[in-house]
Amino acid sequence: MSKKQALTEFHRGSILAAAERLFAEKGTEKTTMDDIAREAEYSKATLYVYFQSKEEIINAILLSGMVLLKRKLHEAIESQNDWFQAYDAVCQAIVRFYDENPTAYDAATGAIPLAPQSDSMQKGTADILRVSDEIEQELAAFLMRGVEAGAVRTKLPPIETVMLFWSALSGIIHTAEYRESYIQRTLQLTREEYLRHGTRMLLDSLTTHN
Amino acid sequence: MSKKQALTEFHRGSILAAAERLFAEKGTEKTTMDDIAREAEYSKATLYVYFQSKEEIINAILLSGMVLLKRKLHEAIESQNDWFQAYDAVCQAIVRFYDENPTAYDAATGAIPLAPQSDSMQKGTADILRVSDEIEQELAAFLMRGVEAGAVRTKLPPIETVMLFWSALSGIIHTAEYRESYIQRTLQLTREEYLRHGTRMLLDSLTTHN
Amino acid sequence: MSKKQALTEFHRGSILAAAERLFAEKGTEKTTMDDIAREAEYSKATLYVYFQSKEEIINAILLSGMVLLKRKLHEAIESQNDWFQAYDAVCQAIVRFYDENPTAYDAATGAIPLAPQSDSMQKGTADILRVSDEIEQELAAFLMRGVEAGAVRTKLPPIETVMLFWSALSGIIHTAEYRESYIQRTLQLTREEYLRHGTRMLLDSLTTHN
Amino acid sequence: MSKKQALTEFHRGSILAAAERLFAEKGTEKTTMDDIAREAEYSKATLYVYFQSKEEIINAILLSGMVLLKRKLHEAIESQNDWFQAYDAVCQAIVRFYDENPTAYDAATGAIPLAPQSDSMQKGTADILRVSDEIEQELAAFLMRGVEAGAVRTKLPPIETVMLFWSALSGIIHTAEYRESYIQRTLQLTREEYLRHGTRMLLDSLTTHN
DNA sequence: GATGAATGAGGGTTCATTCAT
DNA sequence: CATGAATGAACCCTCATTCAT
Repeated sequence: MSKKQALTEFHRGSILAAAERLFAEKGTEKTTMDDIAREAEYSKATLYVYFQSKEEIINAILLSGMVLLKRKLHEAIESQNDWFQAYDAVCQAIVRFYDENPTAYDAATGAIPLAPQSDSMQKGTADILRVSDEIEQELAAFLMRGVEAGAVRTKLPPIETVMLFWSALSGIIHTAEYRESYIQRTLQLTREEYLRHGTRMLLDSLTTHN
Repeated sequence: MSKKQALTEFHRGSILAAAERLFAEKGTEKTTMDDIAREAEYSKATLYVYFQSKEEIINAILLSGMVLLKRKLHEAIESQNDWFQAYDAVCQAIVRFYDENPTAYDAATGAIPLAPQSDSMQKGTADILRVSDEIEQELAAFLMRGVEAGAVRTKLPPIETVMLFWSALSGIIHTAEYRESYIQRTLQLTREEYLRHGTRMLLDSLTTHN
Repeated sequence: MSKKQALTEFHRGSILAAAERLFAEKGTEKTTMDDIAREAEYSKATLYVYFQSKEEIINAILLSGMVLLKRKLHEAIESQNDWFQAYDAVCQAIVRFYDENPTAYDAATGAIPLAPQSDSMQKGTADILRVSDEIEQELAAFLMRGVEAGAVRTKLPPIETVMLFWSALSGIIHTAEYRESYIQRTLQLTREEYLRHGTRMLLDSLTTHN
Repeated sequence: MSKKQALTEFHRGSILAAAERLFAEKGTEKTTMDDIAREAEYSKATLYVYFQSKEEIINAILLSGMVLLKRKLHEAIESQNDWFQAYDAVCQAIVRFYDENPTAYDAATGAIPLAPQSDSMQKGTADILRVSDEIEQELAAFLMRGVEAGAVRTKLPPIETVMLFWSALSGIIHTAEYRESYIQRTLQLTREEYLRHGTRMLLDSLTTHN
């Protein structure tokens, strides 16, 4: 990669990092291009040197986030031989990922609709959906490994189980985030403990003996 | 309640009904005060006679939605003697409720942060959280009934189990909504079938024999 | 017309008058909504209360201008029994009209392309073209009257002759406007004299005996 | 001219050629400096090495266009001994020129105001007006030749006749351009036929026997 | 109380121009 | 000299909110 390309990549990265912070804080909708420019310490016009539109910024964040998530999940899955330990690693990876990329995570789990497509941009969403798909495939394979190892049983097609698990966990993570103080007060639990219980509960749904 | 108060209540109701329809269709963000005024057949300024701000309208809808949800759940719980049948009724009530009040449902499950609080508004949120709490209490009681009947066992405090279940279901419902066509294509399932599988899966997590 | 409608009409008129002044001075392209708001002494947002877009303002000016022009031409044609005197009246009406509605005149003669159509706006242009057409018909009828009276002969279909005459005059008027000082200096002629000579010359092209 | 100057001239020419193509296609207003840079295959900043502003580019094009037009007209005039044939050649040259240099042509005929003068730029306009003047002189001389040959008679000073003719033709050409499809539909004429009729009509105004 | 009217404060996007290298 | 990079200033448009009647 030439020096020029590297620099461009650097600036794109700075902008995306700034946008990511703001999106995590206020959501994509309430974050303005002005906000991003200020946070990234560029002029607003400069953003348009590196991205064609706000939509492209959003999609870029979603995509890079998804790619990162995919890698993290792959690592988590490969990190442990024991299926149950791997399961814990996967859940931990997901939670950590959410902390750092909530916007991307929401897109990954379908908790938010993808940015409204302006025709010329459909490629952006297509890439996102493709990676999203790959993640599901990877998780489905992991699930099958659990089945083969006798660790879990599932009554549904693996992909469906994965999607259900995935979206259920997404809901739990959301609540843990938005209602953290409420959980603390009512249940006397930290967010981490609450999430651990959640992942346990979901694990039970996979290992049921009924 | 005086005649005057009754009239005021009537107008507030009309406005809220209109707003609710629009929020369900386009979300709170993309619904403008103009839209609401038009739908409710009032002048836009009149909206401000009955509500201090758009935020108050949103909160009022969330609140009334929660109250409605609470009643629906109560009815569902009471409708069946058999716990498992009641469980199905509860799940069905929730799904139906989401179809008609997605905004309120999201607030109820903590899937979205409550409207940004402008200080003077915290009362609005407080009411919402109170009803949210009452719903959880009701569900917790229902869960306990299941435990007593030997239908389910749970390793966690009932309230926590309810919250986890609740938020997990919320995530599943979201995905079913936003990815409906994807689910159709990939899994060959209708949204209803997918949701039924989801509620079954979550039920398994409550009845586990591990 | 109700009082309300009358007031609305008044405001629309004020805005259009302001826009017309600015369009005449700087053209439609270089006139901004801010300019119009300032000139009309409304806030910019208010413009959007009375018109949906800049395009609608432009089209409204073009349309009302065309309607006015049509009436003026009709009056001029009817004002004189003698065809040649009527011809002079027509030319004078056109010149005067241009002084007050240059933008509309340009649109009428096809000297400028109509505003780029944003689909939903095509009705606006359609109306303009229709009136433009009616004007041509009226002028064609007037031309035929001249032919019948033996005043003019024309080798081409009346409509074509009208269009050619019309656009030729348009060109002459333009030059008289933009090069007024040059004409004054070089030819020692006032704009009016120059235009009179122009209309004479064009008349010759209609009465040729070749 | 030094080698350096020659090189500068070469670059200016490349830029102007690119700008000319784009102006003809989209007009000066809708052509951006970015467009020109891309078309000329220079960096945008380089444009500012050879021209002080967009305005200077426009004026330079107008000027070179006028110079070219002058030469074309000269050639057309000299190409034929018969005055009427020369007249046709002149008209054809004008129409062709318009096709390739509409912007320059509009400036030449005074159909558009010259670029808004930013004081320091008045020299640019002065040159344009000078060539414009020379063209008029040449056409006036051609007209006189026609008078001497008995081909035409004119009641007005030659220069004035030329200006009138010139601007009338300009109007006709414009309409033929902007209303091409309308002419096709209504008159069943191609743009070329319509223009031929127009030049005939204008010729009649010069040869009148009244 | 009901509302027509008005608007301040942005929102995303574009573009001619500048300047350090 | 040539340019990559950056941006100030606009541009058209939207919307929650206010206020006189």
